Amino acid sequence: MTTLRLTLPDGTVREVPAGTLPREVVASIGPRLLRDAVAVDVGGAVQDLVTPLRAGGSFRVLTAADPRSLDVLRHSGAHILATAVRRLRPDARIGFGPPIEDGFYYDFGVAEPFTTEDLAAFEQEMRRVVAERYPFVRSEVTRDEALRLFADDPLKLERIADLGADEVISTYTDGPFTDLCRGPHVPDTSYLKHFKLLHTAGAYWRGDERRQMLQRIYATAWWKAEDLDAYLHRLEEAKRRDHRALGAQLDLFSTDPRVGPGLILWHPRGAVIRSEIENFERDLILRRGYELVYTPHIYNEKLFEISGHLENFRENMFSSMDVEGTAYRPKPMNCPGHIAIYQSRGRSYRDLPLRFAEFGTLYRYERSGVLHGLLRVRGFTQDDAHIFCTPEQVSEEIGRLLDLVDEVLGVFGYEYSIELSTRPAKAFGSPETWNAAERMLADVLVARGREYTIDAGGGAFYGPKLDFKLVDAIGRKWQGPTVQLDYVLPERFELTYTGADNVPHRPIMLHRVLLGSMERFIGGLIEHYAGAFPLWLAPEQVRVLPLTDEVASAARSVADRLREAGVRVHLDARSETLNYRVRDGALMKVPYLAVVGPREARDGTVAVTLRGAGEKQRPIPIPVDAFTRALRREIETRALTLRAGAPTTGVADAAAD
RNA sequence: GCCGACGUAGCUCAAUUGGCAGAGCAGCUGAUUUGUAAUCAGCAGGUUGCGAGUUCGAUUCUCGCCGUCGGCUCCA
Repeated sequence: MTTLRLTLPDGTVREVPAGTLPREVVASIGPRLLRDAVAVDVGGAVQDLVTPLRAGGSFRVLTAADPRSLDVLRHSGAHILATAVRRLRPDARIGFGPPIEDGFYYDFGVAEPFTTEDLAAFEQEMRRVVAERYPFVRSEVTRDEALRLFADDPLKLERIADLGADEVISTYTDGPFTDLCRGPHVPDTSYLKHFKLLHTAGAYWRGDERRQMLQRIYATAWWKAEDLDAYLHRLEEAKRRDHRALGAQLDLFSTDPRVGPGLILWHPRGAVIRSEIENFERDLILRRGYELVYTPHIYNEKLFEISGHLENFRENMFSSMDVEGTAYRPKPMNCPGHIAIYQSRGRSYRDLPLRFAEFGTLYRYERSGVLHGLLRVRGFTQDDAHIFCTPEQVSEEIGRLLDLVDEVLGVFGYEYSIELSTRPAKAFGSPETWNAAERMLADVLVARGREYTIDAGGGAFYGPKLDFKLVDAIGRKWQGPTVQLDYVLPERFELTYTGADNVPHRPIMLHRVLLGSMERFIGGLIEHYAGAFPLWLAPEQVRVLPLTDEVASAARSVADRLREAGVRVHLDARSETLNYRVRDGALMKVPYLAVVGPREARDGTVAVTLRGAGEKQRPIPIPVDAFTRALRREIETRALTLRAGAPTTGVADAAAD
């Protein structure tokens, strides 16, 4: 019998025979530890306490304090859910039940979909299973035994058929329920204390839409009651920030079935935000060596044949339209147009790098079921650019892009992480080229000390890419900038430039977006800011409120002066009470409310209330000139927080001017 | 596209077993002149998403279509 060496965190080494259960090892360390143990980490892999040890290495006990133990708990939660469902609906056939971020789900094959009432009943039953405290019992079985055991569960039989010949087939049993499962699991069902079933949804068996649709139940589970509460609170917070609701409340955008689903109508207030962002970015990239171009909304379909889009992207393209016998397509990407500009004349190495930028409006067909507010649409405007450069220039260009990304994202207050996506299954170009390109991207990141993770197989069909994932104000991740390296399109379009050696060379293309789609980015931004935009983006920056009709003309002249200074200002002289108008301004999330009463009219001041100042904050009297200057500065610096009315900055700074 | 839920005034929601479609807010008119989160009164507002069907009678039941929401899949 083989002996395994286990190295404990304190450096001591245990020698145990292969096949020993981790539970025995943990027990030998201490009974108290055994009580707290959820699973173990052996050589970096998480396994449960009842799976025989087959290899040695580092050995660490995982308690509820280790984040990895949550997945174990949730996985067991899925089994407990299945246990409950099987008790109440014995006809339900079982699919998969994995842990996911923040929870778990389980897929069932049932004749009748589950209802909300079913869900409540299942949760009740789960609590019973938990109270019954069934241990999770692991058995290793032969293939034949497994086939017999799950004879009534065709989904499981299919899974068994897919298992490799040398794989250990194991089952886990908790009380009345046995599932084909690799583990790991918590010791018994009583570990699942803080959970909640969330909702049901249809899900295709193994994610394949040609296969049967199963009924999926989503749930969340945590070690501590306060974690569960915090999670549920986070869901509410996300709901409060929902850009679709805020978009309607703040009158930013809408869709209209008469126009078409997934096609966004930007209202004046939303258009302000968008145009401010576009202006900001346009100014920035012009100073970074980009040149603006414009290309049509439809291209001759031939271009997409050459580019490979028809081959690789067809299912996302709108169908073609016939124009005097020639097929045209709404463009799903700008690249062919930018390439055509590149090819409009001969290019020399002296011209490179060329950086063509376009806020290009694209149309992509998305199936009706996936459309979602601003985040998933059929028509959107991309802040696109294509950089044409020599192979020697690529690293430098990537480096410049990293700087640009920093600069842009910082303005919006986003943190981000970087992902390097490598060659996908469906890819053009040789593996050697791909490897070199991937290595080059990694080298630039390393050289700049950037941390990144690898998304294997996540690249575009024409080249590897860097994805920047934004982290918003409540910790959610969003798709951010992407940079894609492309050796393929220059080849397919036969792009060339004349080198110093006076012979043609092939340039390399970089595709990059900073914000992605304006629609999606602003959708995310609405949620990031919860609708309370920083001053430079706020659709309405200041609302001037005359206290009475007597001071209406004084208020009007304040508003005029602000408007003259380039501030987006509204005058609210409705014959409503001040309370009413203050509330209205607050609900519209106007950054500054400037009240003009007899005192202010006499002194040439305004009484300023900052958005979100709360009840304790008293309005601050500020001279109109000083207020105007403070606003200007805040707008120009694109400050993330409101300062122009704050007593220590607004007034003092303004006085110092 | 598929599974499920939903669709009533601009918004948020009501409407007993199928029996004349209602409220608050927003809007309009008038009064009120207000000092930091809703002043009062009146008026107007609807082909109950669209189209069929069942019925003496449909917001309510059935079918089809459109749209929205939660997912599946995919991505900007």
